[in-house]
Amino acid sequence: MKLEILTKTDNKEVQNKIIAGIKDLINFKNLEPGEKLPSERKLSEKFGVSRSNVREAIQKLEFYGILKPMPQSGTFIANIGITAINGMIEDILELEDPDFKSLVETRILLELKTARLAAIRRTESDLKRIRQALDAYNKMVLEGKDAVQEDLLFHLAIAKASGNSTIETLMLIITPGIITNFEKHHVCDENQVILAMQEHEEIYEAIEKQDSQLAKNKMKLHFDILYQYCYNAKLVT
Amino acid sequence: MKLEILTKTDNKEVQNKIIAGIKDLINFKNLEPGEKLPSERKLSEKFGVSRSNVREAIQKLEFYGILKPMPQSGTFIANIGITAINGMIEDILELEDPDFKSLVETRILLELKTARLAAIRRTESDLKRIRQALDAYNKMVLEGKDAVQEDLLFHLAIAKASGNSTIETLMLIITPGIITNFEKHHVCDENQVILAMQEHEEIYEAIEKQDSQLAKNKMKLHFDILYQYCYNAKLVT
DNA sequence: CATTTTAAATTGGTTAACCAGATTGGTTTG
DNA sequence: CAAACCAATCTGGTTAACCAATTTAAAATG
Repeated sequence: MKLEILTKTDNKEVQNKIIAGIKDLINFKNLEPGEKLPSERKLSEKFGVSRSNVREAIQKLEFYGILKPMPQSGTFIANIGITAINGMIEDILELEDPDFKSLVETRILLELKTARLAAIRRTESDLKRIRQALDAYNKMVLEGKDAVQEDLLFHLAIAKASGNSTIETLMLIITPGIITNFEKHHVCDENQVILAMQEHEEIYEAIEKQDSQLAKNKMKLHFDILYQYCYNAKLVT
Repeated sequence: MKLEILTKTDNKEVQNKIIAGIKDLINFKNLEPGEKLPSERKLSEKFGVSRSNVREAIQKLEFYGILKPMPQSGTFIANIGITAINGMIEDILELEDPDFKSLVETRILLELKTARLAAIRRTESDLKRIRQALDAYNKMVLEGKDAVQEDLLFHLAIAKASGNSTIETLMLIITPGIITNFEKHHVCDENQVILAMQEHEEIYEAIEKQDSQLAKNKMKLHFDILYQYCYNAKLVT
């Protein structure tokens, strides 16, 4: 129950094997993009794996926009050119699980942007939602309770207000990794949490009065302290 | 074959219904994070859907780090707090498909960062890979062929050199959307493509001599022109 | 011979039965 | 009474059969 990786690992190896096989198929049997892949049954037979495994691999490539299964018709290769598909699949196969540092680095990058965009684009309802998240955070802190989740929701509310659905999606994707790592590293101490209340307030006010530069700077300050706390190093943006 | 959304739409509705059901389950039956979800069989019966649908929904929530299926044991709720889970699931349910503008905006944000980081962290093999991608692009352009894919691979090579696996993953995720939209909008004309050769070269040189600020500026220039071309508006970074 | 019809084969999706490992609760054993 | 054991049960994963829509090519029709 603690080892969360092992059971999925062989599965991932099988998946990567299938994905590599599909890549070879596209290269070797020169299946043109836009064409159909062999049926799931044939692939499962060809690669010596279950059809479920083939479907999972296809789903993964569908997530990256490379394949598109069409019911009762076939699975089509995205029409984005054989070179791009090759490069992307290679990258996907080599992708390593993100480390904590790259997660934090990316989060800061995204959040500085969402702060700026939120200040520019926030609607009244956005503002209301951010305020609610902020109040919830303060309430927990003042009660002496752990407020990691509320902190997170405050930041997600800002991401939503940024009006950029792509960034919002990306924030959601990296969020769980952030949380689990934060809890693992015991990042937030008492002082941090209290201080963050004030910082959050300032970020909120900057977004409220639509001062994008100020919002970015306040967010940067917020993370600057966090970053130093994590790494004993100054944040470079 | 052209309508790529319809067949998947009902599926998405079913999935969201299941995800919402799981959310209610966590809230209403107050399943604590860290605990087990009801079995897939029970969920499929409870929601009146197929077990496959339940599995797909679980996979989606697994992708966002909310659930963790353990073989022969059960599907566990991530130990990140009920509030965070609620907020995240709500966001996931409301997520809309990213629009072109948010894709471009996000891509520029990420690429400015990768350029800077690549300049700082690039290894010799990174450099070699970027050079190869650059040459491949130039070759295609000089032959008068379409080089959208090669352009993409050049940028992905830089992302890889950034040494930030999270950003690299995010780049991969947004890439297919970028490509298809670019081809749909016929963004790149002859002049752009020729000009980009020079811009790429300058980006490469900046990364080579590890001048991070220069790399960022050159990348910014590269996108600045592209952005104006797309929107007849000046890029704000 | 071209066009339409139609029926057989193929497709991704769904369902149900099955598997091996994990869990659980009662029973045995020291 | 506590610890060890064991079998019944439950789990996610896998397999195979099935479904309805689609594609195909052969057959019927003008």
